Amino acid sequence: MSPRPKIGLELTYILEAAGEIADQSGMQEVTLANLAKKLNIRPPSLYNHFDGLGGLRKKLAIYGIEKLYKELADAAIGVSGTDAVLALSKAYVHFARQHPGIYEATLMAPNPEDTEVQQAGAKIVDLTVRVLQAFELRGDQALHAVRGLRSILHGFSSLEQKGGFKMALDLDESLFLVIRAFLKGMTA
Amino acid sequence: MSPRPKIGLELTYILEAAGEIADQSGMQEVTLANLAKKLNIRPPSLYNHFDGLGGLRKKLAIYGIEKLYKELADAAIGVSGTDAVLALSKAYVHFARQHPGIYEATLMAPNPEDTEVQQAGAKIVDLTVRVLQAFELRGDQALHAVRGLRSILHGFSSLEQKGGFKMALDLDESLFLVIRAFLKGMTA
DNA sequence: TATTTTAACTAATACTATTAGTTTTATCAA
DNA sequence: TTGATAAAACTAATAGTATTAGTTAAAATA
Repeated sequence: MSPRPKIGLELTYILEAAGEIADQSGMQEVTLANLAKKLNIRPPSLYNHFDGLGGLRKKLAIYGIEKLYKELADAAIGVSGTDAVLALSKAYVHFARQHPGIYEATLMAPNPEDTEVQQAGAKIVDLTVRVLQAFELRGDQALHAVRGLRSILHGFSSLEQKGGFKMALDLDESLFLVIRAFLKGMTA
Repeated sequence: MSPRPKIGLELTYILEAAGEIADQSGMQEVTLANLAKKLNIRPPSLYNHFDGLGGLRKKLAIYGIEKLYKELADAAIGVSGTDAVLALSKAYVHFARQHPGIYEATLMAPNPEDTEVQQAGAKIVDLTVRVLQAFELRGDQALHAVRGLRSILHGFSSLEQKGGFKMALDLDESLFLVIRAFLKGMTA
């Protein structure tokens, strides 16, 4: 049914290699030429594994979203209420710091409306919903709150990554204070 | 001292053309080839106006940041307190909606640490500081608050642009509710 | 009027993704 | 064991990209 490959490149292995390039040099260096070089194959061979550069970006986005989800879900184990939100937030920004390129890839899918990409992202939204459920927000309040939390986390990570925070002021302290204020304001 | 150009391409005119391409087709379509075609010149001629694609991206980032600043500053005229923050927020997300490509360009400078880019961004930070001053936050609280507000605005705009908000729930309502909650939580 | 400077140009190079067609090799079925 | 199949590599070629070098035309200045 399925013959064994000559070299045997697993898709996951390829995506890990692409992720390393992204983290080390940024997404603009994730080219088919650079990826092929890292894998010791020729660029056209990559078309056997995904549909060109666009296909790679899509698969890498999903790979990154799922990797982020795992860390978020793990951070949310055994905690609840404000502690859970803070743990989730900490895990989020830490992921963006440790994997700047993969985090970048997360946002670089050719079509963010793509079903597979949406499904991967939906898991993170669901996780956020669950973590916020302890606050017993009424009606649409819960949905607005999810949008707010996601905005803070993504905005904070993105600005931090782009060097937007110049003040000599502890970053995690800012994040925690902002998250606490947001939760207090939403529930009060 | 300065002879008149043959065609007379002003840098601002070039950046406006680049901005139109960005808004209509996205930043990935802002290539020297496409820009030259729109201006009816040959790609190498563009090197007389900026230092290659990287130089264009930098100048377009500054152009976009200044354009955004003008709209924010205008929105903050004649209002104070919560109203001022809401007006600023509304102007911010509206800019990102009306000029998705230019907003994207704002974040795509080759080196965000570049002095000129930083200076342009500093004006927006200063504006945010001033708008938040009415809340009389103590010490570092004010600085943390600026980071929080910027994170919400950028995160919200970025997620909205990437199609991250799928629920049938009014977007501006979300934004205003989140901003109000944040302000309440920071000042309470 | 002569000089200088700006900003266009052409031609060439190196890199990119991509397609077409080929070859190697492992697996499966007879 | 052998023959067919299918995966996944390959080479060669093409089109599009940024970029550099060197040239030319025209406008402004002295």
